[in-house]
Amino acid sequence: MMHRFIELSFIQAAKEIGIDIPNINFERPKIADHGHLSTNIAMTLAKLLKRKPQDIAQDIIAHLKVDSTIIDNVEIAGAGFINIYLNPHAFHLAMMQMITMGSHYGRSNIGSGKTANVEYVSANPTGKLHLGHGRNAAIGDTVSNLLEWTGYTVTREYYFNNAGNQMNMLATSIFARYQHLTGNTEYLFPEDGYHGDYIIEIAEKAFTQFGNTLSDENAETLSTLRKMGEEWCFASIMNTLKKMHIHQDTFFNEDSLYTDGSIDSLLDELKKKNLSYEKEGATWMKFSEIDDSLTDRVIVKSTGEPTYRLPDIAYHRTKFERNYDLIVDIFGADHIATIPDVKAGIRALGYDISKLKVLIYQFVTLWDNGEQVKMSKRSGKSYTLDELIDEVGADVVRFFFLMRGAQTQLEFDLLIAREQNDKNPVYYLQYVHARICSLLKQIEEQQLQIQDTFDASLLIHSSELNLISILTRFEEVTIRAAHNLEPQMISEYLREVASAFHSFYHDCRILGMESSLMNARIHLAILTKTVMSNGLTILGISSPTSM
RNA sequence: GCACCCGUAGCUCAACUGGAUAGAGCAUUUGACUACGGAUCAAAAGGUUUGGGGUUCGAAUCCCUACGGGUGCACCA
Repeated sequence: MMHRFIELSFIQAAKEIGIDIPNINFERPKIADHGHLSTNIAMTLAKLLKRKPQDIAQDIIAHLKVDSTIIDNVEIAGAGFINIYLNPHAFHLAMMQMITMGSHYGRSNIGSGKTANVEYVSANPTGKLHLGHGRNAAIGDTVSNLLEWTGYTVTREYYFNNAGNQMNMLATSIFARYQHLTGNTEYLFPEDGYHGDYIIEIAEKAFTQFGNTLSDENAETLSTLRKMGEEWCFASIMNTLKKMHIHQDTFFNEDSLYTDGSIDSLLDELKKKNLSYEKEGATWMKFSEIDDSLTDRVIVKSTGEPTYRLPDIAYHRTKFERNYDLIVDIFGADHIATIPDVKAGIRALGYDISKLKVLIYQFVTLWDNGEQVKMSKRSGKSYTLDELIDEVGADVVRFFFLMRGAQTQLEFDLLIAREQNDKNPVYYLQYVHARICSLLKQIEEQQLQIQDTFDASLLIHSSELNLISILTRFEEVTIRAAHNLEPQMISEYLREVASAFHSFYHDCRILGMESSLMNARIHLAILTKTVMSNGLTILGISSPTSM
């Protein structure tokens, strides 16, 4: 925030020595000796200008008009870094700026006027959600939040398929369990059927409703059971998502691509563009022609049924046709192979694939007591997301899924997740909020007055200045996290805020201090509460007033 | 076999997307308030960023290579 002003004076200085640059990137040095802000602009210009970085830096500084009320000192260090040392007054100004934004602090408008579509979860209604879906949901919801915080209008979308083989398999699995319930224990369970206990639950429901009447495995019976299974699974999925505080705006049914003619028209178009051909009774798509690292694939089987690639491309096409400025897919690592094909297909149809960002997350492994909990879908013994939420709570589940980068495999340690103490990183963050709320409550009880105006210049303790400095970063962290689609940047940042606050709170007494100092510190605490609460909101985690 | 992801402290992970002396938490060791919630704070110790080359002012980050882990490679979705 405050360095926008400083940036302008640097650009002006550069202009005076004949260099035109649109913007300058400032970094926050990790080491205090390197100042509060630092730029490597002289080094990046060195090659272009064929001059030594130090000389360029020298020139820029010579033309820089320093505002001495904000900047204490500017110096050259190392290979040509320009380091800026800010005056405490700069922090006080920044604090006032943050406070004027109120509860909106952290929001920005870089995406305002733009629209985004974020697709996540997208599980088919054939079973309960498992941990992978949980990671998907947490990431998707948080990415959506981040985009909203940077000004985007976001559509949260769920894509599902309630047709095809998998649903038939669901129906036959239920039928088999149903047969067992009617006493036909000999009935063979389908080889690739769904083994989870929930199938038995659905079968029991069918048994209660229909008794023994569904003895024949005919089309009508299977259709009834399929519908029943779908409804049950969808209800289960929605219920679990609700527990995780996740909602979605649109549910896009794959089937609609067939009924509205999207699939047919796509096939026609591919044919017209000479991107498909017939071979061995099937229709193939010339992926290899679009991108020579790809190979041709079947898009319509010889039986006449499309493979998943065709609807995938048709579906993504609708997203481009719906004219979003940004399209985000949250996919598990098992979908990694399909992405290049979809992208190639979309590009061949003439769309701008730079709008499409695919966020791949790696798998989740669950650990308990130092042992890995195996999660096998086949055996049906998987630890469901629902059970996990019931066991450790939605806040902990979400935070654990969000505290690591998506591209690394996530180890979910139940032992730590179950702990309701200092070992659990979620509580460290939430405790900040609860502590401040507790403070405010005491102020109210003691009938102390909080003045609206206060003298920020009283905040000169190093832990006060450090806390303010970290709080000033919130907006840019949010922007960067949104831009890179990396929710864990928020978790990391909030940990820093929490750490800085606890240090401040330890070092700087509030209640009982001289009233103008107390008042200033209360305002700093309130500002911290705002940032903490906003950050937790982005992550979809509650901000408790007491714990 | 081919493609993609990953390899950082004993463990789980960061590192501002190529920046300066690679940082946190847990575990270990040692300290700290007769007041705001000790679910806290301060400090010590812990590293050849898997090995080896290369690119440049500068590499955990980019390229090549070897090794190790994961995922995917159907006329399944």
